[in-house]
Amino acid sequence: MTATIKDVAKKAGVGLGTVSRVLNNHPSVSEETKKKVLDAIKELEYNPNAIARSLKIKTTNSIGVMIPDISSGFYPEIVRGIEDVANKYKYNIMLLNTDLKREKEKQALIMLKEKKADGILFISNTIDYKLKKEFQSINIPIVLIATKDDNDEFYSVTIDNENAAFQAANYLIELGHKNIAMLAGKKEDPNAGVPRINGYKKALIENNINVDEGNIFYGDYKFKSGYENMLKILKLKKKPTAIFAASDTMAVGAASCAMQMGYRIPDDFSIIGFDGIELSEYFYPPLTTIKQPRYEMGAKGMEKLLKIIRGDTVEKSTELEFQLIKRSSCKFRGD
Amino acid sequence: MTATIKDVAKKAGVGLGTVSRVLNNHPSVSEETKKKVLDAIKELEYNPNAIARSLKIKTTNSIGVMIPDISSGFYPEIVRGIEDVANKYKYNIMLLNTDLKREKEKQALIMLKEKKADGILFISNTIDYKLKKEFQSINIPIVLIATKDDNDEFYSVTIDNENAAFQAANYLIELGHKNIAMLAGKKEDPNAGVPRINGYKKALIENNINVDEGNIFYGDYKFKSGYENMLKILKLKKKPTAIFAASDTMAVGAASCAMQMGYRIPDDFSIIGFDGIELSEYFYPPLTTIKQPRYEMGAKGMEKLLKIIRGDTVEKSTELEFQLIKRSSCKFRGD
DNA sequence: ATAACTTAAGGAAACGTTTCCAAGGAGTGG
DNA sequence: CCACTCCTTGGAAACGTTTCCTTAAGTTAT
Repeated sequence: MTATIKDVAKKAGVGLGTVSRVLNNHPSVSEETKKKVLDAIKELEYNPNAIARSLKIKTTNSIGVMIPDISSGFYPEIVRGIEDVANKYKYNIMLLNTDLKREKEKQALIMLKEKKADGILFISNTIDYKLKKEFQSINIPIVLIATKDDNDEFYSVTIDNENAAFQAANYLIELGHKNIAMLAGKKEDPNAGVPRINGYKKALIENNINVDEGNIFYGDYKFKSGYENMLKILKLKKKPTAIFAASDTMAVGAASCAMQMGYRIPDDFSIIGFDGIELSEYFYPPLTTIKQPRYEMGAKGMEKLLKIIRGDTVEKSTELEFQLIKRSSCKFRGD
Repeated sequence: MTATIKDVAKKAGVGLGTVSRVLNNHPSVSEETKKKVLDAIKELEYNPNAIARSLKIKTTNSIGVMIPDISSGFYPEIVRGIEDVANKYKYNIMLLNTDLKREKEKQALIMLKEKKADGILFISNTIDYKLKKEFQSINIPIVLIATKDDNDEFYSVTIDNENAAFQAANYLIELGHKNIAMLAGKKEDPNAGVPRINGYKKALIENNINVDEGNIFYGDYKFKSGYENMLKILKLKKKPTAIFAASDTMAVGAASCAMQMGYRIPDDFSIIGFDGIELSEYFYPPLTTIKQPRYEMGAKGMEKLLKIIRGDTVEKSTELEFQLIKRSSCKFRGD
């Protein structure tokens, strides 16, 4: 049987209120009794019971982290950022994979509610109406990471996706490219899909380049869709000289396809990705990309959540800086 | 104020024992009262308090997952496997990054003890004497994943590293290679280090190839160490024709280095990796590798832990099947 | 020396469950 | 119709803390 506060009190010959006080560093306990208690604790190998504590003080020091899929390249580093600051403040994280399924999201929410999580970090690329309702009905602080809701009703940490895409496309243009294809995300994705397409278009327009809808290929951010869309691109009569992909994984899929077909990167196609995951760095040729500050997104999101829990006032939505990382998958194209 | 069981009891006009019974699907409660209670629950939007429940029944349905670094390519899929089966059985996982630091491991253990985790999954590549002691003193079931202790005192889920390395080197030999370098892990790593080196040596010896210690390059499994060791290999007077790396990341580092220096893969060097992470698949040329069943390791580990918690008897150590995945980074070498 | 404070300490109550025990009522067999 | 059993139900106790209210003892001022 593991020792409780009561055992400690008995052993130390004090009341149990006193033990609790030394445990929590309350003042108004004499050095003498404090020592007695501490000795008893050591002797009994007493270990506090956080469950009992939580029941009483209605706070668990646990944070729920809802994520589409931890095994998908983009997310682990966000989680690392979260856990580091959580750990720093003595919080724990409970990880829940949602696979972007409503049912799993719902289950996760119920679980977090029952287990009395002090807060929730929701990482995703979409958040629909029903989910929004559920978030609002639940009585736990929530911060969105890498996504936001349409009306800015929730706290969020994101980057400016449109601007980032703009910079990416613009960079290609600066390098002299005029025929630039886009490997886009999903049209229905208001977060990583639409804004990146808009940024791309905007860059073209501002540089007086015609936007050709036939140059935009929609995919699901994954390798295969990059690979397969590249196949289509290679069949185009007017092949682009550069490609902007809405994810590194698609970019790499496209590059692999091209190389396999005998083309060279960057000589035949300049390719720029998006996200800045490890793969972009380790791929050969190393991929030029827009790096999202994933670690910071996690860390910042967690810090924000902690502040909300404490009752501090914080800005509703914060936008972090992205970064254009120039590597060798892109090349100047003289005409 | 959120409703409690007491409120439900009052509203339904029954005793609180009864409410508890319908909540837990105990038999011996009439359909009639059951309905009354259910109605009251709905009306009050009652939500059970898992904390209070845990305090009473001394079980939390939470599992601690200790991992070196979730942002490091090898681990996320293990965690996914874990979470999937945890979720299936209504368990939650608490994720703790240890960075292989004793102090962080210790802190994590304390936390899990206080929060009364029902079990612990420890993922790592080493486990030293002190940690072992701590594991033993803590009173929580533990399963090791991707590692084991020297005396098999703990439950574990692993692969046969030596045999896997043997197969890898052997495959290279089958392809006609005779001068095979190894990008090894750490000599002090009894798990992913030593056995893989032994397997490599064994394959050479069985095929009457001289083991040249100068052909073994020690690293830390990371890209950079693969890259830098490749630099050394390229300076060798008798360059190997094939390379076996103890991790995919090192393999890719080496391949990148070689390609950057103007060599071709697999024409100039056949390269085989180890782990079977996504990177090996997405790299170009796709990397031949030994695939560790990471998802299954996590899933199996969690299942095992659950059985132990339930009191079932399970085998101490289970070895999962690895897989040699042949891709285009290796090539037959006629003499 | 007494009154008025201050400080340290003890312990009951409460947090929201589950479980066990006792008891009422209904059904069954003789 | 009585004794017995079985089923359903109510409620107290317990899980291990924290917190608040008391009280005892010590200190200071008058």
